Amino acid sequence: MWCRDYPSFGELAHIGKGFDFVGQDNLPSDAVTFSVRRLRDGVPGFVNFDRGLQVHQLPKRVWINLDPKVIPTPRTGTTTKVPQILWNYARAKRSPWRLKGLLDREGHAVTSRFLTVRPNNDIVPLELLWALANSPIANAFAHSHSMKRDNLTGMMRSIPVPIVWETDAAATVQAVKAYLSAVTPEMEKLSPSPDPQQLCRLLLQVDAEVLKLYDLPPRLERQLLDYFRGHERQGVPFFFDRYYPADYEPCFPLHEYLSDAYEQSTAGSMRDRHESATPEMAAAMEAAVDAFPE
DNA sequence: AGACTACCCCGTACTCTACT
DNA sequence: AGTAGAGTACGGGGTAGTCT
Repeated sequence: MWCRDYPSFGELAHIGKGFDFVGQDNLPSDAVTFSVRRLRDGVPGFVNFDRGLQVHQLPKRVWINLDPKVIPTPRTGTTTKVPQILWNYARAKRSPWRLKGLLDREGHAVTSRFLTVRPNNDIVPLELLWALANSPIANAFAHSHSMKRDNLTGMMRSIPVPIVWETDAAATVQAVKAYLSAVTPEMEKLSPSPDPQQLCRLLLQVDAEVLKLYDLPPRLERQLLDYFRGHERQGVPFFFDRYYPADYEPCFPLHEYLSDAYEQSTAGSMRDRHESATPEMAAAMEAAVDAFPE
């Protein structure tokens, strides 16, 4: 309800389904659909959304034959060299964490196991799309609007996106870059594996920046994040199953909860701050109460 | 403790129909 | 004619429960 006047994901980016190969019964006997080896006239692409794939990774790359005899229904899947986000078509889990958005800068051809998400213009950074595609809002929306096994195109297009993304996207993009560079060190084999806790914190920072753009009332944001309590996040190299500790009651926005100020304070000093609220904070709290009169 | 079984979850392949 | 969405089938893998 709060986001009903927000733009939809379909307005921000072009979303479509990948291609289908022709059925085996109609496949010419000498035809090759795809191969792990390089194909003459083939293009690089992805066939399956590999199980256990993490959101900073890409599926196994293969060579795909785009011949119309082999691919009768190209949809958006045969377009290559256009940067895109790839969503899983089949849900990742039955839990609220059901989406995985992959960042494909090269623009591979993909089958109908994927949904393609391509920016409508040059203004929208791919990192912002990635953050929105993996956000708690997108996951919660998809989960609450479809209990089906698949993430259907129409439903995904209707996911609300924030209005103010143009001006404030920089912080989100920065947070995404920080997470991606930490989780995929350049000299992967030589570097020590990244600290899971640090990675978790960096991804939470991405969530926090995205939620800042959505600008939900604190109580509503808390309600949203509590939706994921007890459900293991998918596609990340660390264990994460809740945003706030079970006994944590205050409704502070995630970015504030994560802030260094909070980090350094004890639960007690937080309580003190809460009681001796600044005029600004008091006004913010009143606004939140107004938004939820009940 | 180990073997076995049934069941469920999930991903993939393929097909069909309604709609534009 | 092409696309979106739904339906069916099937198999891999994990796991809880039971049996030996």
